[in-house]
Amino acid sequence: MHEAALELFGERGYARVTAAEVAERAGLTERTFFRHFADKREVLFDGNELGGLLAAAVADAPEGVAPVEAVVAGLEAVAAVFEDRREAVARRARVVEAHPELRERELAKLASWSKALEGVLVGRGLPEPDAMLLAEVSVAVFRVAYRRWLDGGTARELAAIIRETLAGLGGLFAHTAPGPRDLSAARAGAAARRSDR
Amino acid sequence: MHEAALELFGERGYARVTAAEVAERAGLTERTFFRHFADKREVLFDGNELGGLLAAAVADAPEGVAPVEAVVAGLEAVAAVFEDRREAVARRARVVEAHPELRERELAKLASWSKALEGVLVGRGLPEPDAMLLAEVSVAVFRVAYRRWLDGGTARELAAIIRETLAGLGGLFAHTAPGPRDLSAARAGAAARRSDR
DNA sequence: GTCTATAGGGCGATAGAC
DNA sequence: GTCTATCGCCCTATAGAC
Repeated sequence: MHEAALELFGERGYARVTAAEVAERAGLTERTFFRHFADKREVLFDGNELGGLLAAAVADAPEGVAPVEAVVAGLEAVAAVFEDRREAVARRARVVEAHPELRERELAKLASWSKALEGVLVGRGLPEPDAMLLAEVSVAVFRVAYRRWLDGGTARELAAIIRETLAGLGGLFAHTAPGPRDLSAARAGAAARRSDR
Repeated sequence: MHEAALELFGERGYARVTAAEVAERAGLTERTFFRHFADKREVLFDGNELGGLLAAAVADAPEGVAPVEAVVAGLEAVAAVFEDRREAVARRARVVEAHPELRERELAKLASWSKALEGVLVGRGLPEPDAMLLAEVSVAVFRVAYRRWLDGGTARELAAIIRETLAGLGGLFAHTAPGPRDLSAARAGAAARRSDR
């Protein structure tokens, strides 16, 4: 039904398509639709294979490997699934982005990647306060890389963009590692604004 | 209606409370409920003041300040709103976390923070590929800090936790900045797993 | 497969604030 | 007069229960 839903949502818009119509185009009944999918949105987000793939690939990374690098291996495993289906992925992405309800669900899926990733990282021995941080940030990096990959007219490799994005992160946050700086001026500005409402 | 919704969702669970009941407890009708809120979930996420506050505070940071530090000032402005209402915030957070529909909406709100932040960063002169990255990662950092703040039994300052989390980020990703490493072993593992399904 | 409650939109009426 | 908040009634589709 995935394909039927994509077509109909693309043509008429998510809200103007009923679950029954999607089912019908796929030669099924409305009842069957809701048997397969918990709700209408799920047609385009069937299950969470990618989250599972991500977690599995990270778990599979060799023992010695640093957490970040295990994560990169995981993201690359996910990237590999997208790589050869660029047009189909882009088409689906366009439909999702055009509809808030679907964007919302997409975010929820990404969040579940994070959760799964976090669990695996803890399993690999990364202490918990850091595991969540690495997991959340890694998924954020993936999100950005994914967007760059879709936007880039040329067919650059998603895996390469992921690594590049990650490297850019190091650059952006390089200065902050040492410790807190003098931000009193910035804070004063924010405080001023805060007080006048 | 915010308060009425919080109570009812907390007592009976989101799904077992109708919009009409929430409205009624607030002395209004169902129709009015839907005039105020686009959908039932929105009762707990009224508008997007915090996203606006974040964007405004970042925009207000002095010109010379580095992007990351402007963002920190912004996150601290948001933190200040939470700081003195810890119990109320925690109560709302518990209700949201208990219900997937509400968690989903929360993620959508956070995503809109990202979008707003990205725009402001571009306005501050940060080139676009980096702006989205910084915005997404900053919000991820906030999410993690927020969680730590809520989990921490002691009433540690959210602002401090944010800066600490950010510093931890520098540590986690320190090694990756130089460039891609040899991940062939990890990739081989992932590829093997990929091929057997 | 059938039945039903609820979400949520359309349209229009009313009433107070300015 | 306009603008805005409230409410009434009718409708369809979602999604759960049976």
